[in-house]
Amino acid sequence: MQTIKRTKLYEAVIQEIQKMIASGQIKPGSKLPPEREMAETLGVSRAALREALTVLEAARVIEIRHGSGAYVLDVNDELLLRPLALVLLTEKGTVIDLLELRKGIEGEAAYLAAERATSEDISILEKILDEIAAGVAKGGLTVHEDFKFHYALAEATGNPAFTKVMNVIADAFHQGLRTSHGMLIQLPGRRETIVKEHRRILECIKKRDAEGARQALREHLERVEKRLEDWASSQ
Amino acid sequence: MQTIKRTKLYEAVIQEIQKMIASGQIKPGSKLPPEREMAETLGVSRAALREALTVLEAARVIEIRHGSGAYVLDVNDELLLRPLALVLLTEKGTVIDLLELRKGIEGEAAYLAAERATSEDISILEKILDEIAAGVAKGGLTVHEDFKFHYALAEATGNPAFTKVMNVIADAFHQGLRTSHGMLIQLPGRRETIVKEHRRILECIKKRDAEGARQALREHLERVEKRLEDWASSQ
DNA sequence: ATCGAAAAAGTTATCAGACCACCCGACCAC
DNA sequence: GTGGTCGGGTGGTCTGATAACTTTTTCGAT
Repeated sequence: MQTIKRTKLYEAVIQEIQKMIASGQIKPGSKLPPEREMAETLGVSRAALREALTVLEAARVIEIRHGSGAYVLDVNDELLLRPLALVLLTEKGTVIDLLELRKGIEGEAAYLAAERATSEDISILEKILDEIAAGVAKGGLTVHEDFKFHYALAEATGNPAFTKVMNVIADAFHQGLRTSHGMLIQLPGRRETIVKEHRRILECIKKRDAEGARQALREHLERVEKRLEDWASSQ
Repeated sequence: MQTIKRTKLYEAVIQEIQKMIASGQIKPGSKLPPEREMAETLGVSRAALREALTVLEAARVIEIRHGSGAYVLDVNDELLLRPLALVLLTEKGTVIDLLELRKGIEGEAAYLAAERATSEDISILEKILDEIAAGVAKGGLTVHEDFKFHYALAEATGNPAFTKVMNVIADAFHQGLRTSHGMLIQLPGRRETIVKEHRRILECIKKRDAEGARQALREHLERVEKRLEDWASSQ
């Protein structure tokens, strides 16, 4: 015999609103009916309705604009995954731990990308590499461009699980850099060397040298690790 | 020029409550002050206070018991990690995709475990292997025991990032098995072979043969993959 | 003295109504 | 074309009340 769980009214209201959204009755971007109207339609007080709306807003399902109404947001996976980066960072682990994990995953991703990348994947990677080189010529390599390269690599595996998990870990890694290294934009390292490392990864992928791609990527991350340690000991 | 974001009152109230919890003033398991008292202390109406509490309850930070009060819950990482497992499962990927990802991560984990496992780690792994062998002698290998072995392996890396991410992926994997293969308890495969595979992994770890541990684990997962494919084509 | 039932006190849950703050569109003046 | 004002609609917050639930205290029976 289980205890009977009472349903809180706001939870029931949330369910009704979620139904409206899931059924397509209210599409992303469009406005829910006014609060007073919805409260009457659902047969609840406006206070109960507002509690439900507030929860949905905090969960980024809707956005409530004062004087205008409640709008359904376009939900994407990134919002769902954000807490995970937090978990990885609050533990006693460090960005070095995350780098170690990245070596395992991204080494495997580079291997699979070398086996499976389409010509479109490769031209995307080439374009990003050009952006990296241009950024370096102008003064630095940004976290954003580095992220794009690694993301495109994950996509080239053709395995969505890699994309998702690598995204989360890279996000945690970059947040960790900001927190523990006070770095907002720049990755440490000799600029020309960084371009060369990324280019070597891409060359292995183009040549379909899977094992070489794995090694190139692992060595790249090992050098990032060394640079972080050097940077840390210089502070 | 940025748009100016107005702060909603419930958000400010949430922050105050989070401060009370984070400062240790209110510990997990204990009760927040009564609503009317808190509303007065914070200088807001009870309705605004309730909106904030409702959000915190929906986020599992607190539990509100009717007639009793609001209690601070003991937050654990599992709740935060759940979305990733969900995302991995709702995507077009399959359990084969997850196995591929596991090969990269767990191969690396086996490598690091072989380098770093303490004698305690090793005796835990041995104990779990004994349980696996006993289970096999009695009639089958359960998902639960398999999970324990892989979890202990992640722990032996000494890197918390591995533990967390491997947990999530294994969770998603096993859920995926249940959904797509209708298997609740048993892993497919010849029973004695499975024990041997796990034992080979452990022997490599004990001998500190890191590369051997990596290979043993990858081969184990490759055989799981083959068994799943064989099983699928027999349905 | 102990136990169980009832009453009292404390707390949350929901409602209703009021007033304030903001948004948006229409219209007018320059 | 731009800025200002107005009116209507909508959200934001408050106050006060009643209902529902939990916990503590009191009281009567044994």
